[in-house]
Amino acid sequence: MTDIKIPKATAKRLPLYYRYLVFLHDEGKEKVSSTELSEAVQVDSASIRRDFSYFGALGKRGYGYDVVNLLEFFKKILNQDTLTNVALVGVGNMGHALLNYNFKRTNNIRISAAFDINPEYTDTIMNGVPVYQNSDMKYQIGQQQIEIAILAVPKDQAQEITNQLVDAGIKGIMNFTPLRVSAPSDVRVQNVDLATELQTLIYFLEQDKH
Amino acid sequence: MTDIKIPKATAKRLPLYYRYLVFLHDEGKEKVSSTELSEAVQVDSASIRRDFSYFGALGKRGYGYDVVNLLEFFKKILNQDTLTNVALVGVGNMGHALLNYNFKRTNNIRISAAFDINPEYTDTIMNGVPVYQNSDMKYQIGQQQIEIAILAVPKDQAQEITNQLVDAGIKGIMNFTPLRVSAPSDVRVQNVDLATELQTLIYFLEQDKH
DNA sequence: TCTTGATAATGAAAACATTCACAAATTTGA
DNA sequence: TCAAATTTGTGAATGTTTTCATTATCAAGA
Repeated sequence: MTDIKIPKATAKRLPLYYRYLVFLHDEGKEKVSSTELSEAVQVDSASIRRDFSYFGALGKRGYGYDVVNLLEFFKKILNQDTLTNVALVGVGNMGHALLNYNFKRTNNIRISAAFDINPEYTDTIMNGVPVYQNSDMKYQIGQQQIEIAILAVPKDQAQEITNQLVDAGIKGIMNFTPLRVSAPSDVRVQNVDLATELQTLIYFLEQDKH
Repeated sequence: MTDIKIPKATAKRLPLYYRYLVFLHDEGKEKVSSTELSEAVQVDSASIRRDFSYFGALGKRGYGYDVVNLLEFFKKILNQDTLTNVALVGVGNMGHALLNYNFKRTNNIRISAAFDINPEYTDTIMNGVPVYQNSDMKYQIGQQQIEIAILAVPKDQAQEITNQLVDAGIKGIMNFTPLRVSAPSDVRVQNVDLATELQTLIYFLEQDKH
């Protein structure tokens, strides 16, 4: 596939572009300019062109980008042509919210297995997703060849569960706990730290006042 | 207060440092070195020293940083000495999860008002937080002098509600919807885009394979 | 077929962020 | 008391990302 060196900052914006392209396509739009895209996704238009340019020229000067073209292209880059199954560990409040989050619609991602220790939840189906006991983790993840897990357990279980996930063969973890879990270097951990985000927002706001 | 120019990247790490300092303090630790901190928050130790240095010399050579000192300092910088009230709009799945999220414990942040359109939820108390009708938004936010709101509504209401929030005097929005809402430049919007995060993780994972 | 306005591509510069590496200060232990 | 060990603070180097500014190309209308 694309073995060109893509800057990390660019890679993080790709899904954003993709989502808006899907929207444009649904609207029946045929072409789009970097300026227009810029307004919608709130990224500088020059950055957008630069980002796109890493993949080779996709647009036409004086015309813009062809929506369908771009969409097809991004679909491949982002593996959107195949459904990605992910696991969810912890179906408490946050986990439950994530089960209801529609990843599939625009992103072709599906939570295909959930795990919990609470017997009140386990061995049931929540939102169409089977909830297994934690002890089934290794087996299910192996069976379903899942590589990505969402970690939504209380923080005192975070490291322990992470170890189990790694042992089960998980290669990417989206970590919703406030703990920075440690994992082998070939396992990618993406932290989603809500309290920190809020705190940062408050900090910037305070700065803005001066 | 601190009118020094702090790099954005540094600012984003401050809450992280703060949280670990609280933990250390609870543990009764008196001093901490940049190396030790580095392991816990997973930030390069040189970066930590650099970050701290923007605030002036806070540590002692050959000794490390005094936990209580540092904690007091960060508490002020991050406004942790006063309770910050925030509003939550939308008490559906995600909103509900956020109501249960304990921001107060380590961050001195409290959701003090929630809003929704669903009469099933409004005029009740959820998790100790009063849920008002959207029409009460301006009044309540004004009364309680709330400056920050968490936006957790379906995406087709996102822009509309954002406008109302801005009108009510909100200055910072943590946006959980996948839509990039637009707001005046004096209103800060922080996007928490779960599908994008997951998608990015998948992308990087795919890259790692080659 | 010209001309004009729109718009992508891109080299170069600037801004921003991280990392290295070491002197200076301090602690520790003998 | 002194030498060894520790650890900060920071100049300089390096790396990354954004922004600027120019050029090349295209569509469409006269």
